[in-house]
Amino acid sequence: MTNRSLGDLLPLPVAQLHILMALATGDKHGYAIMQEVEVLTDGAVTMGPGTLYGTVKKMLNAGLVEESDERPDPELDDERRRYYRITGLGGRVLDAEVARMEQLARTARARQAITMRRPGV
Amino acid sequence: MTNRSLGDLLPLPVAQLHILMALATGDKHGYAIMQEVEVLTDGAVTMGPGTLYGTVKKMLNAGLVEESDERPDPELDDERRRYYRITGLGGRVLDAEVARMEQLARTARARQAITMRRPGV
DNA sequence: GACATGTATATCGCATAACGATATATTATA
DNA sequence: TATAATATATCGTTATGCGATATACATGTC
Repeated sequence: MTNRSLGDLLPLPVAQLHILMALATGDKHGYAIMQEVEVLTDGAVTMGPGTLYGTVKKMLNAGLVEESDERPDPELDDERRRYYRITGLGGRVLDAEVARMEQLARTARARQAITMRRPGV
Repeated sequence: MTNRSLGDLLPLPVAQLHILMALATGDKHGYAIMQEVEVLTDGAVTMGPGTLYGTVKKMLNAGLVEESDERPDPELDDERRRYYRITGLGGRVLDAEVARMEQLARTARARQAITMRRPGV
């Protein structure tokens, strides 16, 4: 469990990024994560159970998320649910991944401008 | 070859995005693409030959890049090289992928702000 | 009450993606 | 004349993504 540099985990697989983003607004159970991913990608990404539960398992193992004991009022709760929470490491990885995407987007924008100036394209 | 919506190809695998970006500044041969990817990711990503040639083959097949006949002056050239060029479709996909990353980054920034306001994190 | 839809978790297996290792051969440099 | 760099390519393995499937309870509606 040596604390290697965050960059080693980047670029982060998209599914993991989406899950971290879904948990950034608060703890959620699996099914809620799936719904949230659809919302935050504006309907462009529909995450199925195969991707969700498999990816969450990997992320638990990597220490990016952890299971939470805290549950809502029993009246609003559903016993079947398992709640997940983003860890400190998960937050730092999310930060770094967003920064990476922004930097790459800036670089791409500059390169696309050059491409558009070339004739015949 | 029906012109389906670009969104179907998104999110684009990172390796493909890096290759499109490397070609956005002009035609390049395989080895030059590998070097360019290292530069444009600020040394963070080192693309090996396994990833490069395998991914380029897929992208040729998908019509994102094409092989170019144009070669530099024979004195500067190396006969072994195979040059690649970004296609019109490749350019549109690059555009769409960059826009997707920017949008996701904006959403993530908003969510991270909320996360940081929560106590105990 | 019966039936459909929605909620919720989980695994299986396939397809795609990523990548290290390896191979081969040429070109440039020390 | 070594040896490092250039250049392309395949192989095999692991990682990732995802549809299909299974199970079960909750909710709504006819």
